[in-house]
Amino acid sequence: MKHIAESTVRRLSLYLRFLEDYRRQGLETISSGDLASLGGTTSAQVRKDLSFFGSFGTRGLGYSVSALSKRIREILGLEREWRVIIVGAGKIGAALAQYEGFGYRGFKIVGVYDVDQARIGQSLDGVIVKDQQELDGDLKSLKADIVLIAVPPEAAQPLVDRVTKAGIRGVLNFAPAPLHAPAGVTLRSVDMALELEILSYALAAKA
Amino acid sequence: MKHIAESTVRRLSLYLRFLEDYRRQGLETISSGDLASLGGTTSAQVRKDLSFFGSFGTRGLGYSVSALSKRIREILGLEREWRVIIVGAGKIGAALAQYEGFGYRGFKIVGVYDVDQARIGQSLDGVIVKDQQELDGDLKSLKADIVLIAVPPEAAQPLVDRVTKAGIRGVLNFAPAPLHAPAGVTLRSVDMALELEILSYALAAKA
DNA sequence: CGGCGCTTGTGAATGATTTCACAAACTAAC
DNA sequence: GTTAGTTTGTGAAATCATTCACAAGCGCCG
Repeated sequence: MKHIAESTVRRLSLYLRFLEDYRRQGLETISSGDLASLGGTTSAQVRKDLSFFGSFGTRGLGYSVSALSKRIREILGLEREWRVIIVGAGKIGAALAQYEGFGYRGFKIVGVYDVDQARIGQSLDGVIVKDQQELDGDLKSLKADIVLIAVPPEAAQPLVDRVTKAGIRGVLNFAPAPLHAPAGVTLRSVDMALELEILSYALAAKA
Repeated sequence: MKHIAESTVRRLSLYLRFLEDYRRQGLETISSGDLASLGGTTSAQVRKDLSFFGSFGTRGLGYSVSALSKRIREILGLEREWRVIIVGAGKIGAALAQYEGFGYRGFKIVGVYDVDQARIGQSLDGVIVKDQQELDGDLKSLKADIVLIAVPPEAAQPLVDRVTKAGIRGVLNFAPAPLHAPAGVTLRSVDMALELEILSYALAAKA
């Protein structure tokens, strides 16, 4: 498969949400123009995005909501369950553990870890916070696929090294630190302060 | 000013962090190559990014850490204080209110709002959660610049309409909903489930 | 003060992504 | 069955972003 741009994957994810809205409304077909206006893009963009993976539409009619949903889920790897471990049970870790948005798309939180004795033993939405010393063993025994990093920035890189050594190939980082992972590991970062700074730039540039 | 790509602004933000690290270490100059290796890019990229805003370096030597920090802060609009209001005091809103990463870059949380009586009156890191009915008045009296949206997805778009009507020009949305804002308003979204789905795609594509 | 070594700043080249534009294919209506 | 009206799928064109490559500038050393 040719390399697919991240922007394309991001839009596919969005399209999937619109498709689910449409399904909830009982609609059976959707056109590229509909998807485009919901997502703030153009119909050509939608068709080009989909064309990387095949032809799923019917000319003159549009796309079958259910068939396209299924196909996008397959493409994004959402047909299977992903087992997720959260490291760091502070404010952000706790918020992530209790975030409803994950579960319903097949991301299952199988463990939450911290080094702080005060937090260990607490229950976060049904999952008990465990001692981080147990992390290495649990990564394997719990068959974790993905690790969410919600520890202080200085602890983030050592943690990446540790979990990738244990075989983890997907990491989503919430610590405001630039991290590096070995080849073969996908590491993404969500940096809230950075987003706010980009917003600041936009506001400052307007004024 | 010519239009600057978001990717450039994002990198400038990152450079600023590295510059602050360098300053903490007492180093006075930094080269584009140093900035590049810290940020996982190339020295040409760094120089090109900076060149959009002028020439700040010294050939043969590099950039003055303090001068470049100052200049990037100016560019990003971080020299001034931004007054931020958080709407939604659930898990994510509370985590945002207590996030240390915001304050130290000039983002000041001046209010947190919710509709739930059980949450109103609670203190989050020194800020009392107020009734969302007071939001419209407070947006003006508190001189808010930016609103962070941490409400359920279905409440997000009405909230955008409401705060932009009250004169807010910058919105950072954490609800998993695609939002639209009128021209002149900058709206950015951080969507954690979407990030996980992009990660899922990367993992699924490898297998 | 002259030459060496290093690093910037920037046009030009390349590469990536988006938009355009239109033939082909289908539905629906009569 | 024919026609009118849609909408897809996709090469080609245009735009946008990154990388290359090198002249020019500066510090440092002798």
